[in-house]
Amino acid sequence: MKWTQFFIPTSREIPADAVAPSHALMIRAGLIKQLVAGSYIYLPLGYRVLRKIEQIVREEMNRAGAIELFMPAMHPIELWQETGRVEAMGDTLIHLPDQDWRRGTVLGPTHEEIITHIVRSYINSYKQLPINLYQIQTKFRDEKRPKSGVLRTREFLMKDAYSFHTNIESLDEGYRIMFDTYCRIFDRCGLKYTPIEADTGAMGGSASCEFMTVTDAGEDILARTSDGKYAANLECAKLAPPHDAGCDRLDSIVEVHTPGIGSVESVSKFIGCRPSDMIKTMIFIADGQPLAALVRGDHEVSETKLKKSAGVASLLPADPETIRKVTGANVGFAGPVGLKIRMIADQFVAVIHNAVTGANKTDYHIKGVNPGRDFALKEVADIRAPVEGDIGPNDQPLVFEKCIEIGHVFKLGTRYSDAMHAHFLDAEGKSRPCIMGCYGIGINRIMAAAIECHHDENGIIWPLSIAPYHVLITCLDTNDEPVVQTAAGIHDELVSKGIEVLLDDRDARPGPKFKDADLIGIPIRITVSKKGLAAGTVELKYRDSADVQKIPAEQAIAQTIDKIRSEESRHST
RNA sequence: CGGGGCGUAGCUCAGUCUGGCUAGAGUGCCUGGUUCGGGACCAGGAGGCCGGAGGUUCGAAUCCUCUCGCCCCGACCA
Repeated sequence: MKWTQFFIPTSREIPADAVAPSHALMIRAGLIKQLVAGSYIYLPLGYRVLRKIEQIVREEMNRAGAIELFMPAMHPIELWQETGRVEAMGDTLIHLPDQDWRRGTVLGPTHEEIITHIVRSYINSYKQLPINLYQIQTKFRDEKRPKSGVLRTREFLMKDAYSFHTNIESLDEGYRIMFDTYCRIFDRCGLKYTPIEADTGAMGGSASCEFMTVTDAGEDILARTSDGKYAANLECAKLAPPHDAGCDRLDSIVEVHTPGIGSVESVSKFIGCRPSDMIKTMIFIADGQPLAALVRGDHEVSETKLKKSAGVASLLPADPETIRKVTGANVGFAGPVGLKIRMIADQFVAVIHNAVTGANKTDYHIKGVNPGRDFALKEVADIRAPVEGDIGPNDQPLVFEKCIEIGHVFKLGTRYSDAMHAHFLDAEGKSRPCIMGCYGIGINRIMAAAIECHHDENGIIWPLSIAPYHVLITCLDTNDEPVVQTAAGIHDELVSKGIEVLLDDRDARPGPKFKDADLIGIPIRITVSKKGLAAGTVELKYRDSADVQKIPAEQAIAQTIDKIRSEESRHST
């Protein structure tokens, strides 16, 4: 492909609105253009990358025995009502609000309902299972705040796969295969990634693993131990149980007048204790019932962990009115002593001695509170949000890293097959719900994540596997016939070997051509110039290295082919 | 959805506080010339409903009201 006949609108200006490096580079390299907040145009060069990624995903999914199909983006809302997810998705679900048929139509943010509908229509025997169906489709989610370019958008490409099984063992096997497949996909895309334990969230299900790429542009935080043995999403990262330091003397309870002093900070200052000597009592509404969560004064409740420990689907902070009703005191004076509602204590609360807590009486706190003695420790769990330096489950300190989710595998169980009656007959003729797994990959995010991982101050450094072209021939003296001939010859020779080549035939000075070459990041560059040809050589340079080889054209061609073939063979087994 | 910021040439931005000449610069683009290995130089040129609507005023990019859009922080998020 000749540059002059293609469309690569590069820019030297750094876009004012782009904060993430990948965002700025994608715009400058002419890969994308924003249409509105959260929707991007993929320009020709960017679209080539997207298709490369899709193709890798396809090959690996097919290799794993998954079967591709294609589902609509517009869904009848009835299917979503069957699983109760119109409410669960809330504002994220985009409804078409207009007339007639559109009133009952939503834009698909994911496709569990549709795939389950398909399976219940056709699958009725255990002999047809297991099966794994996938598609690559545009998803629509009304993200409240799109950001960081293509990393978080309202409209995005996703590969979503759904597996159906007759039993747990089969699900485990399918899940494991998908896990391995995801590793292969991300490896092939040249991504650095970390699989981490994740919460199952609104998807429901028993096990879930997120694949994260570490980048400052990310919006998730992973917590891992420095030995690399444990990594989890911050919202559900587990903590080692604390050891009980013991206590010489258990005080008895004393009431303290704390007029208008409700926050942990102000109370600790007023009373003269450390925040860690306090027990914070947070009141929630969990599945409609009040629930008290106890954490140490210097800790925060992890709503994700609390939800899981409590075994509830919905969890909301209680309103002041409810708090008054439940505790008998204004907000800021709740405490566990004498509280009648369900209480879950964090494991760190269980080992506090002589604590300070709210008195359940406005403007009063009590000190000398001892868990177990002054209130029952019926439910003790790990419900607090970790902070950096906390000790993880393998007794190693946790470190945090910002990251972006590029893939997610779930064991769903029977949530959808139950709700939508996707049943099969087993060997005994008994009707049972399919056991499901689901597996997603963000195609656009892979593209952005790859740039986040691979760039320098001059531009993108594409991994060969997803580069828009393998080779860029920079033809410097476009008015010199031998130079033009040589460049064209190299181009044709490589193309005839199935290699994707971009030929920069623009009549421009060398500076801008080299700058553009670095910016768009084609992995292999061959420079043809009058000066070089006079010495019988062209230049071969890899984007990820500063070395330049001056060698005869034939040798450059041979070496280029070698390089590409050896890269390809790394993943061909 | 709360808080903050910004909308002026394709892009990056001055000008707005303190209203007043033909609305500017750099870059990009077009013409011609000199150049030609890491974003050259000279000369000429095209390009704007100053986001939109209403208002104040003799006069509005500039002041007021409303509105739309975009970015950032937070909340939210398979």
